[in-house]
Amino acid sequence: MGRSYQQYCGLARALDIVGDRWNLLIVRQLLLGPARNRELMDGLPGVATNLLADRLRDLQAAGVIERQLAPEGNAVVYSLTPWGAQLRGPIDELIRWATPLMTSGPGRDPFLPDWLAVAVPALLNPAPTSESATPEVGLDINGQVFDLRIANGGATIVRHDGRALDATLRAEPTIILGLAAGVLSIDDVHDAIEIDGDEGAVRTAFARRPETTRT
Amino acid sequence: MGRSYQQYCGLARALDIVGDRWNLLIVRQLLLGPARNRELMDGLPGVATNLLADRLRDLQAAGVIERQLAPEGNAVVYSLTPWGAQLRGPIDELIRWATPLMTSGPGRDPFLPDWLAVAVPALLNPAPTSESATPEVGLDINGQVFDLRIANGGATIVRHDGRALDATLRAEPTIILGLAAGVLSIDDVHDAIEIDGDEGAVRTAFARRPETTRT
DNA sequence: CCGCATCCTCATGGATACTG
DNA sequence: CAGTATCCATGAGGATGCGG
Repeated sequence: MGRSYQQYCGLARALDIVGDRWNLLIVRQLLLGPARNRELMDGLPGVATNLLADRLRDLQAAGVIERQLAPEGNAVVYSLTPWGAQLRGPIDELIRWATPLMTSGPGRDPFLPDWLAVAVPALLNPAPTSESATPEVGLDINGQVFDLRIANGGATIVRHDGRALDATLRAEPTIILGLAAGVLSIDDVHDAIEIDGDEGAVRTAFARRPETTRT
Repeated sequence: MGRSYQQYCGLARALDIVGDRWNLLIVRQLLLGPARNRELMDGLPGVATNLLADRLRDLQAAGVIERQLAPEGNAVVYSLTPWGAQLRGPIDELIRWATPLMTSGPGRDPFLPDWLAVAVPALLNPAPTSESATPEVGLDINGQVFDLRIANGGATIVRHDGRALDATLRAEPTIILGLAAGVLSIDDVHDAIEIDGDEGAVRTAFARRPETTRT
């Protein structure tokens, strides 16, 4: 485990536990369900084998995860403790906060469906707390750029300047996020989305980084 | 800046920015208002001068903080951008999650009132999202240990086994948290707290680590 | 194969002294 | 007082090995 901040502060003590590199990403993987060592390695590209072993030890010692022997055979299975599962709150908040970082698209970064599975509930079930960042996705409709604001299971299309367009996009959460992720194109899913109130055809959907959200 | 996770995942990209050591604690300090380099040093005991300078550069480059020259003279003042200020959400969630880590008391860790100022709104205005950890403080009343459950500006006293006690403690948020912090004793504040429905005298308040919350 | 320990290299963090 | 330079300890990341 990394060095402690040695501060009697909730944030500092939380970071003493989950602030070390890879730790929150390990929790992210386990939010999808118990996993074996190999599955964790696959879901965390770039992690070194010894680091993963170290982190799993640390998190277990801290009471965040549990190490269980699968009923049959000698398979080691890792899962979150109830306390560890409560990290969904902080993780969801971080995912919402990072939305402006996602709208620039994947770039050269790998993408795994598992990560989308964690992001969907975080983005579609935003906590009504404080002023969280509104998830934004860019849409190119007939050559005009629009923002796709995702909220409460639906999506609203607004002009980049902020004025709302009288149109709503309906689609499965996975599809909306898939568009945001750039792993689905409009051509792939044009049968699965529906736009009410506007006759314009959606040409392309792409991830965008709205500078206004960051500045 | 530390090495990127290189994952197209909101959590990973958030951690690419605020996951480096000290970064979230710097944001915590700036949540209290703009601060100068010296004030940040004071609020972050143990941070090295070069590290603080590095982190401030990184956070500014990422758009989380701003570096401004104070109107008079050459004073450099750091403040959060609107986007950076939205980190209050994730930080509050982490503070709530860490409550079981706080109930063991300060130990040898330093304590600064600034940190309490950040924790108070996080603990007293919990987001009605998911199942956040309920803040718990230990109370010794006539030799019997009780839990103090803090919620919505008030506090309820419950037995350690979970059964509610027919009593309520009323006090200023600062006082309740001060008790939890161990920086205020019952003797210090017994005039400032009020217990309804029970005649037992409060002997001591101390920070506790309820094992049931973590397992 | 799977889980994990060992080794090695190098980037990063931490503490102190120093400079504009 | 803000920030840099320097030195050393530590941690990350990659490769490899070994027992089950």
